[in-house]
Amino acid sequence: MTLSDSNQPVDFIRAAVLDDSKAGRYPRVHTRFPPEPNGYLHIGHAKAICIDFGIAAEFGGQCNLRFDDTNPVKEEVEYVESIQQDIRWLGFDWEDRLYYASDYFEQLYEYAVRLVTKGKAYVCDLSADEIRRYRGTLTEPGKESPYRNRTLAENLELFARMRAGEFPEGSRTLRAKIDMAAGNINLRDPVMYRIIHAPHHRTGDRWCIYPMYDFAHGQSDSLEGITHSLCSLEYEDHRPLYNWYLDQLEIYHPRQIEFARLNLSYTLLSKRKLLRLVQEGHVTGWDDPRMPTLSGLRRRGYTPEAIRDFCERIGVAKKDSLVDIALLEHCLREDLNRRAPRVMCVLKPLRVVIENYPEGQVEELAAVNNPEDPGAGTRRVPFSRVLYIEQDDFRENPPPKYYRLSPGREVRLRYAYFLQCVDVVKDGQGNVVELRCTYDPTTRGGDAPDGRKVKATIHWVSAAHAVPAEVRLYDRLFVKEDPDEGDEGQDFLAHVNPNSLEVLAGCRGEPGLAGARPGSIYQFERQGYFCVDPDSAKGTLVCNRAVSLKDEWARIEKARRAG
RNA sequence: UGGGGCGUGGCCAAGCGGUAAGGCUCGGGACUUUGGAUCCCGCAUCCGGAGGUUCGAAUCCUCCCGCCCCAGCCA
Repeated sequence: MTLSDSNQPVDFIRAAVLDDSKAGRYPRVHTRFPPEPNGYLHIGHAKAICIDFGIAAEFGGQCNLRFDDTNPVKEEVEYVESIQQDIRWLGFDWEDRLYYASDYFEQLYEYAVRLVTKGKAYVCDLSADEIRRYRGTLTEPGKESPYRNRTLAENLELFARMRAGEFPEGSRTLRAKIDMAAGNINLRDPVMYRIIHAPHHRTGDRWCIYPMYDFAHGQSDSLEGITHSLCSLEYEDHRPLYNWYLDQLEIYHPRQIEFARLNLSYTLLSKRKLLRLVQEGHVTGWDDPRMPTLSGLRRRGYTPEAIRDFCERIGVAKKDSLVDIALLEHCLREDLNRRAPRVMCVLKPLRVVIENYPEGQVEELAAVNNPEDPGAGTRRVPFSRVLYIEQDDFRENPPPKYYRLSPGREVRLRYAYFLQCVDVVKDGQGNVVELRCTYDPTTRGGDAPDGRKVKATIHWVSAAHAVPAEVRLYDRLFVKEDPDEGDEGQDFLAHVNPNSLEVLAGCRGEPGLAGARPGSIYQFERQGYFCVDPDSAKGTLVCNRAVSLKDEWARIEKARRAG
């Protein structure tokens, strides 16, 4: 087992599981990932998935996928499907252990009857509003429901009639009889079942009473033989109730352990808020590449490997934290650096005419596919008299430390020749529209026989051979590190970054990019990693920038601007 | 003023009585046909604060301060 003989520090959950194993409290390790199918999975869920599936695997155990589908009005099959797809994409496998809390409705009902029979549960006729008022406040105890002491026979009969559909929605509940004065509000006679006359995506109209999370979760864990029920901090207050049900029922008792959920800077990880971004049109959908959803990240160009690595690096603890999104970006760069094939693509083209290059001549120059991976081989890229280079790679009046192209200066065209700018062509407004240049034929491939050096190497594309493309540049979704942090009552939408998307229409890529399949990821040399978007099916190639390359020059300029 | 948690460098996070791991960020340098990658070097005399115990404390005790969660017939 990797954990016991390693000296690597382990987080408190692994330590607890290890301890339970050594002490023989649980004969094996069996966890579960229990999403409610009411939305798309995001990177915060990825953390939980990595913990649930990861720990099980490390201990040679198993992890179930169980949908917590106890609230039919919020849940949909669309979500159960997307959730499964995202978990598989992330790289985890629940094999044949796909379960639903709704699979246990009959058993749960039987458990409820058992509690009623023990005098530990009762049917309550209070309205939702009345229950709230009877519950008391954080500092004052609640008071007991007038229905708390119904007879066993009456409770049994009423509960059966609730199930039979004899009562209107919301008219009655089944409640646990615990302690209306408990400091922990979850223990003040919590609702176990409520009446909802709504069809369930799996059980149809077979039920009109549905168990609450607290009455379903622990028992589901128990039925599946879960050993460690890992969840987030907000359930800490529920653990006494989790334990209470299991103890009262006298059934197998798993151990619940809570950890802090993930918060990421400059974005949000709340299904409710993400839904608002979608519904109010701030993004194009759940899979908008700016979204922190797994489907959004996938479309953006994030890899499962990078996300898993990220989840490992952030650790597991109980401290509320706000993880720097730069770490996520770092993980992606690190993964893609060694895997993504390199290609040249000019985002903002500037036309270059090489005056001493023969008209009509085309050469095929060898380019390395991935310097980090010798096995990736080389490819041939066409070179000709008219090229496009990046507008940013030319400055008529170069500032200090700028060592790209400028009048009279020489640079290297990657994998091609040294190029010197001899003249600048402008339009009526004074904008540079074309560069007249010369090349040195003896520098083919990029090295000068006379040993002279150039300070910069820039990418280029042959105008006649280039493939047109649209490139979408993304920036952080919010301008505030913590969008939830309120300034005088404004909500998170006030902090949406209006410039989170920049569309570049006239890009030009090297010919090899033609026909690239959606989902494939390239490094556009000197710029970043780009993922072919499904929108490419509409005709022109569309690429999403997943993350930029680190950019020393941009840093210098930024520092300069800041003074 | 109730209950439950948490406080280690800019952001995460080890550490569990013996004198502050690691990663990210940031700064500096080397190298470079991506100002990429890689490689060096630097970055907490101090662990929310104050007392106390001890030869010795981030680690034990006491008090204080701060932050988060809970009053859904949501999960």
